[in-house]
Amino acid sequence: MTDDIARKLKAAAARLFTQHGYTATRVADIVANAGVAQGTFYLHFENKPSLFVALIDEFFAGLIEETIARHPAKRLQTGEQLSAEVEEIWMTIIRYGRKHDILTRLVLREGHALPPEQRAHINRHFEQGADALARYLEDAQQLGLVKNLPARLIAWVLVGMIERAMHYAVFVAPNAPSVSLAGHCTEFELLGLLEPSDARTGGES
Amino acid sequence: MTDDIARKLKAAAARLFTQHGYTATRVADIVANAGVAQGTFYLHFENKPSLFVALIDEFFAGLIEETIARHPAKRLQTGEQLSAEVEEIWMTIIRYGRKHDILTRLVLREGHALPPEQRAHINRHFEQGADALARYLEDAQQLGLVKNLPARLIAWVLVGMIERAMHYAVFVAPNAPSVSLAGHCTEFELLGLLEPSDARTGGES
Amino acid sequence: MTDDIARKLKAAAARLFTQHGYTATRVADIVANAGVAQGTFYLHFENKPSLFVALIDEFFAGLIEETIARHPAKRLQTGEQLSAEVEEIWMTIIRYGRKHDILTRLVLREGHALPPEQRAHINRHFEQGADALARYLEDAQQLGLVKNLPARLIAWVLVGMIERAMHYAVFVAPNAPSVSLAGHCTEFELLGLLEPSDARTGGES
Amino acid sequence: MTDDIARKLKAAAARLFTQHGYTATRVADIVANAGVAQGTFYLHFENKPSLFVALIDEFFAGLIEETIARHPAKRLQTGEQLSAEVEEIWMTIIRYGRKHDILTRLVLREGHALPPEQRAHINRHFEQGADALARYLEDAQQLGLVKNLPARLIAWVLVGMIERAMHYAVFVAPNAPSVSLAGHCTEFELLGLLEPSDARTGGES
DNA sequence: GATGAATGAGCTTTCATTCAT
DNA sequence: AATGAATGAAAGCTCATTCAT
Repeated sequence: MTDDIARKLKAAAARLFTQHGYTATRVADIVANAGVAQGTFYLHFENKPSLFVALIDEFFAGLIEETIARHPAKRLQTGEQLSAEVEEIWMTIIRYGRKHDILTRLVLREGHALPPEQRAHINRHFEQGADALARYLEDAQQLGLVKNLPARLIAWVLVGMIERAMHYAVFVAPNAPSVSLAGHCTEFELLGLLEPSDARTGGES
Repeated sequence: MTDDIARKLKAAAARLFTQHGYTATRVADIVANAGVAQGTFYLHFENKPSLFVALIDEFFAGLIEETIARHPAKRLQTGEQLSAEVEEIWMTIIRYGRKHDILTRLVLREGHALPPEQRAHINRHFEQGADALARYLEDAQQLGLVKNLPARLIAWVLVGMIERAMHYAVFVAPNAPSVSLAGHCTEFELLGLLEPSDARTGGES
Repeated sequence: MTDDIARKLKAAAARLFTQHGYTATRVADIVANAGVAQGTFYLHFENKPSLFVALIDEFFAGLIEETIARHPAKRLQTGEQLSAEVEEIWMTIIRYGRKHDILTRLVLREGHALPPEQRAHINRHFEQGADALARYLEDAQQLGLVKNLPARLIAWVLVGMIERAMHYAVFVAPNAPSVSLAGHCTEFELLGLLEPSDARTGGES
Repeated sequence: MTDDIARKLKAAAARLFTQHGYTATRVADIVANAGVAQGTFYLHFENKPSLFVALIDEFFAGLIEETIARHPAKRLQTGEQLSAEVEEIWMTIIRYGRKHDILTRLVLREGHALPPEQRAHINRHFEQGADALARYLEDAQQLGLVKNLPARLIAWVLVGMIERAMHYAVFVAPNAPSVSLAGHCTEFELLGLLEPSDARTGGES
């Protein structure tokens, strides 16, 4: 029962934050949408920002669990294995975003509309994501699978790619097949944009 | 005189928004920092969000002008020319971000802390940026310089790369040489991450 | 069992009211301190103010019983008897205050922090005290033991003396011997402050 | 104009605090009574308790100024002079209370219905009053005019007398002539209650 | 009798905006 | 144009009280 109320509050909040923005959403709106009394809110969450933080944490926990946590690079031996894994990760990300579209919109769009304290909390998630990506890259670099570009820079750039790729997959082209989106992202990430010309040995056929 | 006040207000606002966030910054703080009276604010800006929008517009106008506006792909003939141009664009972006670091932080971090109406305005800037990039890509594709990946997807992904690359260049590693950052971004963008090996038959089928 | 809970609630409330003030003490604090559930409170007291009133009533009942109720002036015949009795009353008051220091603090300091209705209830206690004192004085006046000052005025002034003497004895100088405090108060009350000099006809030598 | 508003707010607050109690009086009531907007309140006072404190301070400042500050005991030589001065002080106190009846009621009845922080502030006023009285007594004792009773105890008891004498003069018997009230209080304070009889050997040894 | 989750009215304070000077 | 005192709507949070179990 109790957990049920917390869930209803979170669902209502996610919807409203996404629709009208974090600031414009009043606690009164959330509880009205969840069908409970104003005071009940404070039985389940310390205050408004902490509910937001709970939502964000949920999103990142799920995303991390389904992606990077499952793919330690160590075992990879060939570029093909890497390619396959990267594509699988892209797939997972896109599907996760589409499955949790409201939370996704929340993280991508509302993440910054918070009091500084809570914002710092969210930034930590992004930093952890960047860290994980950097470690993944360094592993792959040591295996000779990936170029020696500075790992942290690339990690942050990848974070940006992921943010906007999710944005595209979820909101701009919600009907494009995940497989093809993941394929394109993978190709871009691993091989770049340049058309392989005669100057480049063979490239992809 | 009038312009001077508007400038002072904008400078103060940019500083304060960046430091404490858009919501936490009161008009009273802005005018105090600018050294004018409360009422004077409304002689120069319609209201608080519109000052924010003015700052954002300024940032994008400058960025667009210094980058894409100057680089119509049409004239390019070879991949090498494209590479040179892309690198130059990366350089410009990084330098622009570093030169206008406060506005950059503002756009990257505060862009969403606005009432829906003004937020839509900002999103339009991003969409315009994505459009411009998409057109640029399509031009390059028609010239056979760039692979036939879906231009809008790639454009959005590039937007994400740029956002986070600026973030990295301005805040994470503000002292890294622009040249090398631009070089790395260019290499990643055009050639991808995969180490070109003899085994390289394709990152993606 | 029931009485036990009521007692625990009263003890906890007295402690908390004294420490943090009536308004700042929440029913939640009281029940937590008493080790019972929130709802249990309302099985024993009608509401928060009525618990306060119960505490106050207890204090006054005890005080009245131990002092004035035992000392009808009628039987007195001489000034010496009166002096002895007055001193005994002062002793009793001081000891009572020191024995029930928490309740004393409560009455002296928190008595007014109540909704008007309950406050009136408390004022009635003070008025009854003043009435009892006035009657006592009038009796003593009729016996020719006490000057013909207006009894009600003096009664109120004595109430004030008692309040602050308790305050002094309990909080300002909790270790001063009751006997000497009672003696000083008695001397002041009966003989006043003025040093009996030759200028006074017949004073005490 | 500004001062005028502060004055109106203070007057309204004193009236309402006195009538309905500090806690029960909302800022909304105060501003409504003063005829200004809600926000205006916070232009003139930091918050609700600080307005209360301002009222209290005003009361004590005026009272101190008109009484003790004007009567250094040093110059007194005889008991008669002391009697005259004490009576004059009682007169002043009674008149002050009657002139500022609302503030008087406020101090006597609402002084404790405050958050602990502000309450401490008020207690300091009482302590200062007791200190001043104690010094006055000690001076008079050194001149041999007053008995050697412990000065601090007597000072506190006098504080109590004053509180209740004001209470009596202002609320219980507002029409009794000040002169006679002051006379009675003086006689009580200086000579005590005991009828000076031939039997008078002393209330206390 | 006892519980404690749920209630919802209530209140202080903030702050963008206005307008008489 | 510039001022800044005044405005008043808005919202987060508290807490005494209730009631189904």
